[in-house]
Amino acid sequence: MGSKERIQRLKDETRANILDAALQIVKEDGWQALSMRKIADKIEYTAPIIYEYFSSKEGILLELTRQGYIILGKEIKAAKSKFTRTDEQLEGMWIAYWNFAFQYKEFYQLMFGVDMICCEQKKSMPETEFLDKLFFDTIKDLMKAEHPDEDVICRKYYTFWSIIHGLISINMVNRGRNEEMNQHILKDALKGIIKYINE
Amino acid sequence: MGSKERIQRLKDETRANILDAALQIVKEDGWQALSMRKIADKIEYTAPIIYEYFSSKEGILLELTRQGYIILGKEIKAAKSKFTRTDEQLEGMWIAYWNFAFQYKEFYQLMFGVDMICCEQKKSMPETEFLDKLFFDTIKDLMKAEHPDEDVICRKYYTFWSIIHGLISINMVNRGRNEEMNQHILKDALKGIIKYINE
DNA sequence: AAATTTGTTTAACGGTGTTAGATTATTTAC
DNA sequence: GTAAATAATCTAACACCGTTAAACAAATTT
Repeated sequence: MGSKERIQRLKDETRANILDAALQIVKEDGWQALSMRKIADKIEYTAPIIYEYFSSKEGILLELTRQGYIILGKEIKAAKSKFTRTDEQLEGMWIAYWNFAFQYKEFYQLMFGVDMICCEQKKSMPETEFLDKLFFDTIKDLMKAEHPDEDVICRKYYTFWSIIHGLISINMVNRGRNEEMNQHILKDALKGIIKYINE
Repeated sequence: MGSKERIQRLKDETRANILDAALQIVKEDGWQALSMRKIADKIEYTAPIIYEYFSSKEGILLELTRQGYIILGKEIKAAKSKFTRTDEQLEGMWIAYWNFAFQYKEFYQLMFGVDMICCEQKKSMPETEFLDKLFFDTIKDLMKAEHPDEDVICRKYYTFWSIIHGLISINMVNRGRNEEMNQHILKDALKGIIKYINE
């Protein structure tokens, strides 16, 4: 009897509901407010049920991290495809990264916050590699004239990322400070760095 | 009778012991392992005693943050005094900032981690202003030729800080990755930015 | 020596993540 | 259709957390 599939669908739905509930709680009251019992309340179950779907709270965070990387990957890929010139592509990609950080603030905090899950598990996530590759390839393209070492590209990428991430995280604690100035700094930094890459 | 002072001294000592114990626990097992009961254990008291010295756990964190700013302020002031040329001063100061982040990792995480205490209380700490002023003045000095706006200096400072902080926090999660490369990136970024400030 | 203040602890509240065992509902086998 | 087996779900509990109130012990003041 094909009800096996129907049951599986229900299970999948509950799993998705858990993740949605978690995200909703975080959006309302921040990461520190997230608890298993609150999730359970929201999906109208009791807490232990969640352990049928995730091995621990960290498991939920890890899955949300994965979802975050998928969204971010899509956004950046889309941003890249909007341009033909490589330097414009790179700039667009970083602006997309920036926008993601504020549009999906909770995701960004989870993915790149200092406090969160250790990186061993994150490193083994294919979704992060996709993102890395996207940037890596674009920078490589931009520098193809000088046939750069992999190390050099890696370093440029690292530098880029640090700058943007630094800008974002400083803006996230002083949030809403001065939106105009932030955009100014971002564009400024990007122009400077892209120039610096090409020299 | 002058035993009033002796008693006050004992109280001060216990207060300091609480802070030391907290820091020791964090150094051993990280911020997430810090609890009031563990602190109490370490100073051989029971937990409620701590509330005679600090109004809450957050009060302890806030005081440690203050201590961190004092240390950082000293280090950066010392670094500046090692040079006469302004550009060398600025570079030295940021390198000192970098070194602080890794030498006093726990402090840095507390002071600049995304998750931590909200910034309203931090902003009202005079120790942070001292630090800001130190950098601000140096950048101003470095740009004095072109009589820059306060806004411009602020923006440069912001940009600087973001870059260094970004480098640090990315290195802190991927810790021990490639010490040599990190130093390379740091020096590279510094040179680039200082040049960018002067143009 | 009695009364008062100070220091310290015990016990508790409501919260957290997590697990074991009991209970209910559903599916399978006869 | 009823009995056995399986799956789904809940209750209760453990050990921890930050924090507070009340009880107790120690020192100080009167």
